[in-house]
Amino acid sequence: MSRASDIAYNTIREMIVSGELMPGDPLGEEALAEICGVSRTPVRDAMRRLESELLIRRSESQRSFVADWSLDDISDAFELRAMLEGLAAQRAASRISAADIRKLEAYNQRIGEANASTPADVDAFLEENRKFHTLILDVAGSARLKTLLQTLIEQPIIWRTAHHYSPHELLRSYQEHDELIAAFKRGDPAWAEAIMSGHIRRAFHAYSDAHHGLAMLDAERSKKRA
Amino acid sequence: MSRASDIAYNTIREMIVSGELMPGDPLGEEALAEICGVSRTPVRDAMRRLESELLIRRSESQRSFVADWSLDDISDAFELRAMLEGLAAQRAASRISAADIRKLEAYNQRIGEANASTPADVDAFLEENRKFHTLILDVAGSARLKTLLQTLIEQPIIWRTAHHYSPHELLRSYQEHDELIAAFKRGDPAWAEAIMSGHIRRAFHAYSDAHHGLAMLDAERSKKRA
DNA sequence: GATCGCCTTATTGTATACAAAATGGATCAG
DNA sequence: CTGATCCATTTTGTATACAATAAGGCGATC
Repeated sequence: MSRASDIAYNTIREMIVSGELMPGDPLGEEALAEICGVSRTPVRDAMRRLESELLIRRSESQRSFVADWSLDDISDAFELRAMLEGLAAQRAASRISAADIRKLEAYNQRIGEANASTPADVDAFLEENRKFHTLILDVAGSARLKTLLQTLIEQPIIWRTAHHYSPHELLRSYQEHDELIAAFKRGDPAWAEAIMSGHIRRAFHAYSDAHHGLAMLDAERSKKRA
Repeated sequence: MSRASDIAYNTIREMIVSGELMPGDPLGEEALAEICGVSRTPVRDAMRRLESELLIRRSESQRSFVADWSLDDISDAFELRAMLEGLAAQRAASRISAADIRKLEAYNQRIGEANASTPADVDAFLEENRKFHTLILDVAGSARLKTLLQTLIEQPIIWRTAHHYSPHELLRSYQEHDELIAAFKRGDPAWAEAIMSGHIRRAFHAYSDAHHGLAMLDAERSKKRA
């Protein structure tokens, strides 16, 4: 993470994910270069990466903007993620080792601990949750699947979802992880696929419930911009 | 396609897809810049794109090589494509207009004509086939799904598959397109999904049958290198 | 003779200067 | 007042020079 292009990537990405930059905001190379303290060359590199991850969109005339996600877009992203993570779980179920199952149990234990603190430690939840899903993706053993999924799971709106979870939803997520581990222990691909797919779809419904649709989403945007 | 980075992208991509460059071959920026007649800057741009499309892989020390696809990788790519194009067909079935159905019929008619000539006009088949699948993907109306799929369907090994089709397989492909159109006319998402998924899976089996596994694949590589 | 470490060389990363293209505004005609 | 065209300015694209880093070979030492 010491190369200039990595600095630029992380800096710009963080500005988008945190909400410091809002959807539709223009992104000039020169300005970003100054912010990041590097030249335009690594900034361009970083922007290409962010563009391929759909965090940035480019106009026909090659100008860049923070990507704007409609509720339909978000719904699509979750649908695809449910399908692909379901496939990952299905593949993992027949390949996973006892050692990796123990790792998953350790991650989920820490998720349970994060949930138990008051208020719930959402950052710890997210970090362990990320490890949990990443390990399953690795065990699935398909570089292509991993590449496709990583462009989906790193999206800012999806990422922020957990911040809107209720205590009950956090608990439910923890329990579903446990059930997934059970499916892995049995080596049951269909079960694992069903749990994982449902797990992701539930996350989407938690998200859309919390926001009561697009109107609420726009309200949140206005508030942050102010 | 007149920008230097597009020239570089197309030139390098063509060298990989055509087999002029073989899996594992090292790709130096300087050398490629000279071949393409541009400077290293647009070449680096192009290589980043090709890397995100998995045509190029990078070593831990940032050196680039032509990606090496094992039979497992190819199988994975087809599995994902079957799933995602199935989803596209499913979504398209409940959204497609009568005008677009007529377009699909026109494309498939030209596919039939390409098959009818002796020998079969594989390039025309591929072109109309591409239009057919692209239109369905557009009608599916998910930018994310389109982005994900395009990194899969443009892969060189998948693309060359049709060159190994037997006359019977070409006919079968044409008939499956017809059945897909029938599913669209009925507005039956499940039917469309099943046909499309099977259509892609059949393509994979045609491919693996033609190559009798990895040994045949290696033989072809040696022949081309000579 | 083998292995370790250094040094040379090749390759990639970054910065900067310049060229091309596009945007936005000002001016002028209708 | 509206609209269009042209120009100034901003923004992106490309080339090149230089810096940092990794690879490979050479020699020294055990």
